[in-house]
Amino acid sequence: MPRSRKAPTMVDIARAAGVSPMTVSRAFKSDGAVTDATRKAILAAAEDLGYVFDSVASNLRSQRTGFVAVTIPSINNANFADTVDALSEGLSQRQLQILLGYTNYDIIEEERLIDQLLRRRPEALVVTGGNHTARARRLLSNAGIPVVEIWDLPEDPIGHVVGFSNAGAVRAMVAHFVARGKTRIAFIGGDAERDKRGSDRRAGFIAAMQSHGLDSTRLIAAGPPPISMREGANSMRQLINSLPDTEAVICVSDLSAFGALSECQRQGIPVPGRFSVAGFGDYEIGAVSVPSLTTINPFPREIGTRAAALIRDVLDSREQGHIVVPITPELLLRESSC
Amino acid sequence: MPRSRKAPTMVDIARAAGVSPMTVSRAFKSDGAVTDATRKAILAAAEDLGYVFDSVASNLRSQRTGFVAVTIPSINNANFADTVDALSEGLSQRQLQILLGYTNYDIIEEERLIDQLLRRRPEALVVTGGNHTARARRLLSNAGIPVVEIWDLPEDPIGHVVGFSNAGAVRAMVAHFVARGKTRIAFIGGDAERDKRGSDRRAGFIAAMQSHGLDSTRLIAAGPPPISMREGANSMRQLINSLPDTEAVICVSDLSAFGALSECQRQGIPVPGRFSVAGFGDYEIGAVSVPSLTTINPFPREIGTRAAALIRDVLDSREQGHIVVPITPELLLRESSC
DNA sequence: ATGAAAGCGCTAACAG
DNA sequence: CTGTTAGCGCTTTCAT
Repeated sequence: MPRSRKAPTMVDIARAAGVSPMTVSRAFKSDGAVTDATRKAILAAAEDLGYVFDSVASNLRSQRTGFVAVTIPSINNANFADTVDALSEGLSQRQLQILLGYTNYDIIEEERLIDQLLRRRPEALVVTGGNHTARARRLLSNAGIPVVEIWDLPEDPIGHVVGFSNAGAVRAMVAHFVARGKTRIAFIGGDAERDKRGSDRRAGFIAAMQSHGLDSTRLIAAGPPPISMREGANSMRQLINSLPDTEAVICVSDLSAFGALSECQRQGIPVPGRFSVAGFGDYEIGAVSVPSLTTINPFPREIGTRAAALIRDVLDSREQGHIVVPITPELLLRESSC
Repeated sequence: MPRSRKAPTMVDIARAAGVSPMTVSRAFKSDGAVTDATRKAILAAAEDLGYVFDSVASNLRSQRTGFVAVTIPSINNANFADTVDALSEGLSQRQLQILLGYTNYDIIEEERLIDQLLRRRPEALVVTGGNHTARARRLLSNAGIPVVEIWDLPEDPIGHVVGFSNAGAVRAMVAHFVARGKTRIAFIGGDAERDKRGSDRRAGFIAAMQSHGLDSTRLIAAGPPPISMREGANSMRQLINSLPDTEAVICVSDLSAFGALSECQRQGIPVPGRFSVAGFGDYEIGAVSVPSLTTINPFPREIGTRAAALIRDVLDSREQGHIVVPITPELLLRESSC
């Protein structure tokens, strides 16, 4: 039935089934109070006419869209993908659907995106990170829907938070290396202002090194996001050339850590024998590489699961307090730093 | 302005600006014929009242949503992410926004998803793969909007196609190994019925091996999707144990190929010296690993770019012919098979 | 360039 | 359990 004329509406179904449009409407809701027989007849008529329920009209009338808007820096990042996947799963039970947008690690783009997403009248909004333009903050504050910032612990949260301290996690990593007797430790990445979580990790490295009374200036830039393996390899080459006495390197991500590791392999530098490497994020590569990578697991799926639960709760209770759900990253000691 | 009472509508803005709602509506369209002065006043009033344009109402009245629905098997796959990213970019110029759904490699789930997405009244629909349930095919055929199947060349396309032959690409890989003098070649993955592209690759391997008069039964299962590095390593272990005289392995993905490579490294098997490895997809891991991985680049971004261009064209011209845009994957010979 | 009237397709609210 | 009425917020259409 190639929709030759015009798509059928509930009125058409109602006529075909000999009921009122309202009954058709009820037949399409799971909790609609309709006799089994009439519902069956209505659904049959709908199937017969090739009817497709119109959510747009439903949304306008009921003032509920079933959307939860989500912004992430990039779709091509396994950590954020895990969070979105878990979020999506946790929201589907409430019939909520994710409306996803990519900021490309740019808060100007994020502002534009938030503005656009808000026009679609989502019932909640999840943003990655706590760094926003003034206007974006205003839009979020006035949106009149639950707002959740994830993957960070913002100083001045807009609404709810499900996240962790990126700086704190790296501090634990530095402590691990120091306990292993390393003193000349470098950091790769986090130089891009656009990637706030990356620069937080780098700042955490610097602060931790200083608190241990160690040289905190072995910093190698890895360029603008997205973080890549290639940049990690390039940075490692640079590190070997410029600071050859370095003993260990902490990377802003497992991706750059693997790149660094591959460069060591190319240059015949034994890891961990001569050099230790650590990453961040617990990507699959770190578990499978030889040697496996010491890293930090920030529990991306848990972030999504918790954010979904939070949204469900807030939507239920109309709770207005600002809830902070702290996530505790886990230090995973593996072969690359033994 | 925490929306204490009720969100302002165009009527409120109109009153505040001393114009009719229709003029407010025009002021918000880029091509709306409104005096610069009145537009300025209207936008100022809107900003002042914290007005947020309501797309839902706009969509209902204009019967245009600006959505393009897209289904992919998994959000956590760099190849599909690249396609979606390029697609998104190519559609944004037409103010089209992607409404994304994940099928989890399950055509039953895909059917449910298509049904749900269609209710949102997208203006076009992009589905990954050419394998669908009968009802899904019917829904797509009757949707009255352009349908594009990507990442495959279906025998019986529903609408338009932007894709390539997965079997054909693997055939080229087999030819490469045979030319290198390899005869005992294995294939890892593609055993899961749910991953049609994976099983197409495996089928291509079997057919190619048979056409060369070679043993086509060195097949190792890698379990259900998503394809993982870990499964690649497990499969390699199995291969080494069960068919130790194998000379080369083609994997369903670079991820499994890297897993296989890592297992070789753990067991001290020189690659490519004693054993050759190839993957599929041209993931970043294959370019950075040591040795780098011979693979096939299916141009995921190009698939997205072409699909976006196709949708723009079809939406413009109301063209009804079924267009097929063939993508030609490229064989990338790298260190792992030299 | 601006306005008035009507209505997109559905469902809240109320009635029976 | 079913129906009637009205209207969600915007834009099409037709005037002016």
